[in-house]
Amino acid sequence: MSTIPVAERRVALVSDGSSGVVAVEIGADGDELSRRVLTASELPGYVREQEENDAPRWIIRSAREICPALLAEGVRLGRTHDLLLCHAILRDTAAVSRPLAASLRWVRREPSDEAPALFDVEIDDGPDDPVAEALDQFRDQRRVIAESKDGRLTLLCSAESAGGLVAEEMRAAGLPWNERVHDEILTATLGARPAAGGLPRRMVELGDEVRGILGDPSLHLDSQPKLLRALHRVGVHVESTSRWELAEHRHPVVEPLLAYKKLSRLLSANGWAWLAEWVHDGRFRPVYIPGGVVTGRWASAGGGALQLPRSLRPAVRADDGWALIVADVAQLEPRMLAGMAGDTAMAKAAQGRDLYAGVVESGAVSTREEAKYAVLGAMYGATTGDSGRLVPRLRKVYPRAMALVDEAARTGEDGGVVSTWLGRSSPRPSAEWSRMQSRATDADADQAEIAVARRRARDWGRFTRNFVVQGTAAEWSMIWLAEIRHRLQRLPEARVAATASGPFTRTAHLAFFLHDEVILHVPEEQAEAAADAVREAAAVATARLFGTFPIDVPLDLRIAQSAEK
DNA sequence: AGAAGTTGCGCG
DNA sequence: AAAGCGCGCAACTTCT
Repeated sequence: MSTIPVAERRVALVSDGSSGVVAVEIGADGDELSRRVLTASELPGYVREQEENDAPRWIIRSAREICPALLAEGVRLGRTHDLLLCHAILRDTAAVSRPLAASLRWVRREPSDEAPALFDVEIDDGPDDPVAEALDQFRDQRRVIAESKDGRLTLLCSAESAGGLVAEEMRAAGLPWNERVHDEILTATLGARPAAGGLPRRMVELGDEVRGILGDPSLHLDSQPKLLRALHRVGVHVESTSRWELAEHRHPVVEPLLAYKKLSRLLSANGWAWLAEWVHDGRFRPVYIPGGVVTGRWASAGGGALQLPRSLRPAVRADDGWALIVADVAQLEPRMLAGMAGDTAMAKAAQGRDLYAGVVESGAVSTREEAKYAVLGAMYGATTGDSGRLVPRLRKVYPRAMALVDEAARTGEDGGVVSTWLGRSSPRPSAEWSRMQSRATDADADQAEIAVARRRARDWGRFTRNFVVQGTAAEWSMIWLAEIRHRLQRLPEARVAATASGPFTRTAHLAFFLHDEVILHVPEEQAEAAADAVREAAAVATARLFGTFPIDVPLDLRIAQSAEK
């Protein structure tokens, strides 16, 4: 585990409540050594100078607040401690005996968040002394971090803070997106782009075909209740209109209806309207929300950045003279599980590119598909169906790994808190959940009450079971991102400028991140060096988490002009 | 009329 | 081949 260098210099950047920023030198004990008041226009130059000088760690409230203005001037922060992101981790962590006191003033509030509630008066009132408040919070956070064993919270907080920077930088850079290719895919799939208000030709044809078969020429296919009734009338007795249920029926309406739904989805989620709203100057710029999921995964707001359909990946294209590095980890979560549990048998199965092939070799199951369902079932808590049936076989072959997730599930069912490898802890179940559980143990509880409580307990157990694995995978990914970013900063300037203006016109940069996958946009002549950086970063992430424990985390990596697979 | 809930499907 | 985890979003229906 890494530790903060003793000599690390720290500078807090605190908004003074208007447009200025106070830069505060912080001593070893978190005390104020000196301060300097900067106007908004002085800040970028000051930061650049400090970065070139000795690159301090910047104590900031949030990358979200401070980075856009700096990036607009082409200035990047090297290392930070992000008080909002770290507050979320430290106030809930079970890794120390006394976690951080929760404070509404250090909770991230999205611009879209509703304003009302009684607290707002308190929240919106600026503090008497924003500098003192920020330094107090930093000292409190440092105290908690210092208490964790092996420096785990140190690593988690620095990785999380780096993630905050990466999110802002990726938004500033954007994902190179070829609007012409996107348009061609839409036209080839949906038919010619309609005049305002209409549906594309292929959808009109399929819709007419479906309405003809259902014998209702005016049927509105996008209304689930109406469609359901029409299906029942022709003898297709489904309970929902979902794809998997429809696919079980052999009726002439099924094929065109499924085709229509597929096209309808593409049009409404990523059609021409999406293109016009989200892609500008050849870049898709989503809003990333680091730590937006309780497990530590990122969320996104707007643009559906985390749901881009694979069919549109050809539209992700490097600029002329530039290349993409597209890299992802196969089966990251079970690899993390093997590492956490120290399960050498599972780690052996994880050697090489395909963990599922290794599971088959171990003799636990006989086909790769079975291995996949068994492993996913183990991490998600499947109890029924083929997946649930296969899970017990894994218990025999990988008892340590299975004990770890089974224990996490049991803790959750009992209302307890579980933690990731680095110490992010699961939320406590709701008061309503706890009331339900205790009522179920009352002498006069009825059978229905008990059954519902039991089911809710198992639901929560599946959540905590998955939390430890998904959350640790998120930690690996955050270190990976941070290490990639760190290495890219050492590459020289590009010979050919990228087409979009901005802070990364001549700089290799991260352009996209999705749980266990990254896309880099890099000058062509640096493609190999950037690919090496991605590989080295993965190796470092694995070693930071699991030291010398022999767990493989191999990458599928390619250098290409487009992200097409 | 607008908020809130539901359905279905895209991603890992 | 299963129906187990985590999300965001659009379009719809139902509630107020």
